[in-house]
Amino acid sequence: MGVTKTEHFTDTQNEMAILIKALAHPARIAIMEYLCEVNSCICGEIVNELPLSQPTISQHLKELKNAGLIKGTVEGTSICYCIDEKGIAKLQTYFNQFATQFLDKKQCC
Amino acid sequence: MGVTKTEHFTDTQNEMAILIKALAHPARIAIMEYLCEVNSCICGEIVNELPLSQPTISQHLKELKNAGLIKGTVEGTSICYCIDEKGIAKLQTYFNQFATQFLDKKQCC
DNA sequence: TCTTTTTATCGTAATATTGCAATATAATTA
DNA sequence: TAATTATATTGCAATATTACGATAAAAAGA
Repeated sequence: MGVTKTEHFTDTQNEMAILIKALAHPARIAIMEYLCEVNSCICGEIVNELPLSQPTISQHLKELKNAGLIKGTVEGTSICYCIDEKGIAKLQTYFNQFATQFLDKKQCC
Repeated sequence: MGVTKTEHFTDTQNEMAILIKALAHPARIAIMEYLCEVNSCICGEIVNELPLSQPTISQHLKELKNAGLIKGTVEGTSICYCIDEKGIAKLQTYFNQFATQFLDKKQCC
């Protein structure tokens, strides 16, 4: 066992799970908040900013990129990472819809 | 290693990571959506609804409850689970604030 | 009390995640 | 071309997650 049974859930549920899982780590939350905070697109400065090694940061960046939460543009020897609007929009929309639907129906508890 | 270095991040970042991680699985997303969909608070019906065993569902419910995303009320031999408004509100607020802050600052990519 | 029903917990196997040292790669500069 | 700089990848150890059979616990009814 130990493997998620994705085949039993809807495409949307699996897609949201992948997107949400990409943010389910404080380092990746910190990276996203840092990218949001700095106006310009800082690249390897994330390694200086966070208390994790360069390979670890690189791995977290890869996961965020795969999930569609950030974008990376090559600029010489360095890479310019920034937030991908679409990923954030998906999360925002999902939770807003969820909250709206929840508040519409009076729950019993 | 294999252990998250929580001590290096802010309390808010760690708290959001715990909350987000609780939703980072399609089964738990499906449980939340089911609880949101059914108007009344269904309990062990979740086991019939989802294609996972009773112990597995029970474990997922425990994680959602620990994270503050659902509440459970004992009703005789069964338990009535329903969505905890506060958890959902935290997620909604976080992503709305993030999106707002992001859109305010024109990013470079 | 003895069943029955419902949910939780234990134990365990399979797999995934986290983190980093070492190393590779790729673009720039001397 | 060689050295430098920036980032990615590999390999691995430690830990966490997922899933479920077996079993326990707790309340209700016979």
